[in-house]
Amino acid sequence: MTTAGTTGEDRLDAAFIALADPTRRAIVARLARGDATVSELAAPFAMTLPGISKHLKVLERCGVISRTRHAQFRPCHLEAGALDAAVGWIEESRRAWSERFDKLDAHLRDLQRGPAADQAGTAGG
Amino acid sequence: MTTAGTTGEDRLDAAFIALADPTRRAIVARLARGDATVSELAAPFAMTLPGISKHLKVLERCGVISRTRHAQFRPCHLEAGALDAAVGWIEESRRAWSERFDKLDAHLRDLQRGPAADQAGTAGG
DNA sequence: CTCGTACTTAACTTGACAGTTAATTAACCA
DNA sequence: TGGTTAATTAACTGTCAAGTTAAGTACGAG
Repeated sequence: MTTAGTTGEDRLDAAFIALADPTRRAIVARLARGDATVSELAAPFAMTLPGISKHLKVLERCGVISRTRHAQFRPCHLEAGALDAAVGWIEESRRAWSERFDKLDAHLRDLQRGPAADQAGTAGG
Repeated sequence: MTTAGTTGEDRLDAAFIALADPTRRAIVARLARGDATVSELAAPFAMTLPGISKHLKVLERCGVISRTRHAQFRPCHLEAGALDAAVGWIEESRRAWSERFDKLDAHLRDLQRGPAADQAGTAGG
């Protein structure tokens, strides 16, 4: 089913890559509590301003945050919706995963009732 | 409050990094439908076997998959629980995010009722 | 014990990214 | 007009991850 995955792959890529970095995750977590300027975001992270600026660009490019202008300040705003895709993907995988166990469970129950001419071979590929 | 985030950071890192790669995500999706051998996993991915092997190692190291031995086959098994942390983290961020808007909402309602001696100063850092 | 299959390890190339310092833009203040 | 603060861009470096080929390991079949 690789064909089904083509749509929105880039978006998922971006979302997960954005969250794969601990600094960016911390930024997102902080932003979840309220908007903040670049300097405010940089303060707790033993990192230079340009470093933070780059991370913000990554987050902005994949739609996780948006930025406006307020005098010389550039407050960052979290766009939580961008993370929906990431959660959705994982949830979908888990759904399929548990569904599989539901089937296995039913199968095992079936075997217990009447272990006829069936065999638990490898899942048919 | 960066100190609060120290615990389990590595684990989250690993989970998100694992999912940040489209090939690995495809492997996880396939594994969600049932266990598979390395060759079976490699087949649809225009990539050499060692390449897949590396990806599997990444997934294994962060607990997303586990591997057993069956003759010369090495069937891979998805451990869905490892993704819980990733989902949990995002959900937590979203919770804080929406909570913030609930507060803002209440504040605005408050202002409409009696805009007395209170002023909407900048949000406290 | 030799051969084929399934997979891993080793060694290497390539490319992207995190982080730095230095210079630049943009807005406010005097 | 010049100076300060806020933030970005530019240029560079070190590191790490992804992918390759080639060789090695482990197991079963004959």
